[in-house]
Amino acid sequence: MKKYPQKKEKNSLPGEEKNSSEAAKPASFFEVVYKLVRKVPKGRVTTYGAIAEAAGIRLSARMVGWAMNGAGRVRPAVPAHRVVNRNGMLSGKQHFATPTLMEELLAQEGIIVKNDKIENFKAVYWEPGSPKTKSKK
DNA sequence: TTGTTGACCGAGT
DNA sequence: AACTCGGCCAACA
Repeated sequence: MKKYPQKKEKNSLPGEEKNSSEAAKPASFFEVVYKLVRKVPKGRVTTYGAIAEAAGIRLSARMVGWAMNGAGRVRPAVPAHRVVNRNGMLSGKQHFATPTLMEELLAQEGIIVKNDKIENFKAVYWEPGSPKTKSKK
């Protein structure tokens, strides 16, 4: 008998919750994070903090990382390789299928990675919710 | 059940 | 300048 998890937990990470009828309000920032990351244009990168802030959880940027943990199993696939830390370092590359996958993916998009760090990080940095003409800050 | 860790960020020392 | 600590939420032991 399983006495461990008593929660309704089926698979550890969300993103595949049951869609009874409609996602009224999952309230899971995981989905919000996925959506935001998916919005990242090709050849562009963003940071966990930026996503967290866009998701409304600036203080919980760490959770964004956890959310990315399930990004590999969520459909459509989330370009987690476009998400780096504040230093522009590929901190999560170790969590990919292969530690070099992230670099290669970025390289394919024209992003130059040097020593696990993105060159011209500021140039390729993309801010979620900014592509629009909305400049309110 | 409690306690620790975590793909982070920011401030303080 | 480098290191330490706090904070948020969730999953794991």
